[in-house]
This record gives sequence, C-alpha cells and structure tokens, in this order.
Amino acid sequence: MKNNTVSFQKFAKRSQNQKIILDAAEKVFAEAGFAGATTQLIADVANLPKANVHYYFKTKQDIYRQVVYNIFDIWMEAASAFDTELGPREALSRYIDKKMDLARSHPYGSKVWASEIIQGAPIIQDYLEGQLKEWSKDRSKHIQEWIDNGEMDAIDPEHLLYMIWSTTQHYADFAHQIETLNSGEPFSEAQWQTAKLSVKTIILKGVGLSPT
Amino acid sequence: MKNNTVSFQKFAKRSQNQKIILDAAEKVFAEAGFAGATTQLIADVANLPKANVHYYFKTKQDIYRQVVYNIFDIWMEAASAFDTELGPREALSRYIDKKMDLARSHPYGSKVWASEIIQGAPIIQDYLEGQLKEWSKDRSKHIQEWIDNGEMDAIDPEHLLYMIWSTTQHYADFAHQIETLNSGEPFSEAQWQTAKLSVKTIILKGVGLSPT
DNA sequence: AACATTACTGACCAAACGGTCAAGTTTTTT
DNA sequence: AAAAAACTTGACCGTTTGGTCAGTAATGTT
Repeated sequence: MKNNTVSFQKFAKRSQNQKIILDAAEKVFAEAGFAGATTQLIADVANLPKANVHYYFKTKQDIYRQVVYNIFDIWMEAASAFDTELGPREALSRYIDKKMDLARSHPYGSKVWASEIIQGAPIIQDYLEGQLKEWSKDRSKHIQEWIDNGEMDAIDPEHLLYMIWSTTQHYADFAHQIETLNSGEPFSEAQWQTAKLSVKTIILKGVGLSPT
Repeated sequence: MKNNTVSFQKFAKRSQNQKIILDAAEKVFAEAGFAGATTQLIADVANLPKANVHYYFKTKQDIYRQVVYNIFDIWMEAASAFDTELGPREALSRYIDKKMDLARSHPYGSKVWASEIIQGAPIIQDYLEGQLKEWSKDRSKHIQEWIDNGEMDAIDPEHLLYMIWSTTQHYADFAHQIETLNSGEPFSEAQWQTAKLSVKTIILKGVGLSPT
C-alpha cells in the first residue's frame, strides 16, 4: 500500500509540475506572444528555476505546442454542445452559451489561440485542416438542412459559424478593450449575463429563430 | 522653381522611405508579433539595410507605435460612417459595410491591432480611454434613443457595437483559419459579398430592422 | 566652387536569449 | 541498506537581438 501511494505520488509529481508550467506558460504566451514569452518569465511565473522548466519540456516550442493543443481540445469538447438533434434554436443557443462560458473561464487560452491563427497557425495547421474542418463541414450541413426544412432563414451556414466564433471569443481576446470602455472594471456577473443574452438574442432572431 | 522642386523631393524622400518602412513593418508585426518582429526582418522586407531603418526610426517601439496609430486613425475615420442622422438601418448598414471593406483592405493593420489589445494595449491605452471611449459612448447614446423611440429592439448598445467589431474584424484577423476551411483559397469577390450580406442580414434582423 | 545638410551603410557591441550540463538531492525500487 | 531512477539547480555557452557609430556619398544652399 505504501508502495502504491508513493508510486502514485511519483506520477502525480511529474504531471503536477507540468500543469504548473503549462498554466504559467499559457498566461505568459497570451500576454507576450510566442516570441515575447521568455522561458525565464515562464519559470518565474511558475515559481521554478529555468533549468527545471527545461527538465520537463525540452524546448519552448514544446511548451507552446502543448498549450495550444490543450485549448483546442477544450473547444472541440465544447463543440459537441452543438447537438444538431436538438433542433436549431436549442443547438445554437447551447453552443453560444458554452462558448461564452469558455471565453470567461479560459481567457488566456483564447488569446493564445487568436495569436496563433493571426500568425498563420504555424503549429496548429494540421488540426485546422483535420478536426476543425470536419466538424464545421458537418455542422454546416445540418444548418443547411434546417434551412431547407424552413426551420430558419436562408443564411450561409459558414458565416453563421464565424459570427458565433468571433462574437463569443471577442469577450476573451478583447477583454482589455472592453474593460477599458467599462470604466476599467472587469465584467460583473450581471454584465456577463447581459452579454450572453445579447449575443444569443441578436443571432437567434437574426437567423429567424425566436429566443428560448 | 528648381529650388521648390528640389525641396519638395527632399521632403518626399523622407516620408516616402518612412512609408516603405512602415508598410514593411506592418506586415512583419502582423505575422510575427512585436517581439518576434526583428528590425533586420523589417529592413529586409523594406529592402533597406538595417542601419537605414534606424536612421528613420530611433527604436523598434517607435515604428510599432506609428503602425498602431495609423490603423487606429483609419478605423476612427471609418467610424464616422456610423452617421446617426441616417437612422438605425442605414447607419448600421453603412458602418458594417465600411468595417468589412477595411477588414479586406487592411488585414495586416487589423492583426497588429488585435495583438496589441490581446497583450493589454501597452501602446494604445490612451487612445482607448480617449477617442474610442468617447466615440462609443456617443454612438451608444444614439442607439439607445432609437430603442426608446421604438425604431429597433431593446438591445444593449455596447454589445451591439462589440458584435459589429468582432464579426467584421474576424474576417481579417482569422483570415488564415477561414482560408483553411475554404479549401486553402482566399475569398473570391463573390464570397466577400456573401460575407458582407450575411453579417448585415443577421445583425440588422437581429436587432429588429429589416435589411435594405 | 565651397559649404552644409541630409542620406546611407558596414562593422561593431553589450544585453538577453534558449538551451545545456555537471553535480547535487530526493525518492523509489531491489 | 544499497543501488537506481527521478528530480533539482547554479553556472555556463553560443547565438541573436536592438541599437550605435564613424566614415562616406549624395543632395541642397550660398
């Protein structure tokens, strides 16, 4: 039993330290960009000596890659909230809700993702061409079916998806600008609710669906 | 007369070379971020020796500052397309059109701006608190009046503005992602028209206005 | 033609960077 | 208890970076 506990702790220590480093790196990459993020700064934020960071991750690129993969995975998991069997109103509504929640809970990841795409997706390109393309093609097909069935307005499905992505992620990526226009204060709970409701109201009505 | 011509050429040369450098820098900053943009690379893209770049701009920060100011000025000029005297439908419609045109014509500037905000607006903060805040407060007030007059739905004006900003700029900032989902091809003229129309249709209908 | 100003550039430098490594400590296994 | 494996870290290194500078060329002024 002691052996088991110790063995567990051994594994725990490795992944636990990796998580500390990845969390620190996510923040640093978001605030400084890939090139501006120094391994020294990541180490400082993680409260570890720089050499220790390099013990767990061979290169800065490796850390970055992991951070980007992580946020992509979280987003793809949320994408399953876009359940086409629920019908257009409920599927879109839940997906927007989920994306707004992620913008609030994972602002750093969203920023890292945005910078990665802005700079041409040097790391995540394969995922874009694979999982993301597959997912959006599938969802576009379903949206088109809804349109053909007269369940919603004839809107190009891809542009509807882009609108959902851009609008929800804006609250993470441009949080600083929003905060500045909000008298320097971060959104309160009530303001987040208003934001969610506004986005859902406009988009749902905009495509010919009455809100829930 | 010869004097005037020569004198004109003198001034022309300075601002002409500055423009070459700023255009190159805009591209490099967009594609590599502030830290990743090396003065050497800016010089190479501008086809000038590095020392010459430093002859016209004292520091990398000075170049960056100028690039960010320029795109901000262009956007604020476009913001005057949001002419509240035209009424909600026409004012919003024209503003969205204008922003979509800028996303197409100034993709690098948009990306530099996005990165600047993502990283906390270290350079442009004063402009956010000044011109931008003033502009958006004024426009929000007018939107509220339209709502009070029953000319459009009761939507929080600020979130409507955020939706317009995020959606339009998405086509510049995430152009690489969009291109990947578009079989690696940039948007055709027809696709840009569809994009513009989709955005306008959803937003205008979403706030209770019939499209033009 | 002489002078002054502006434009240009190769060579250079201090600082900061990502990454390595040897020497140590702690933990796990036998 | 001893050997093995995993973890920790200060010191170090080659490379790249933003920026300087002295010297030259071109242009404008008198």
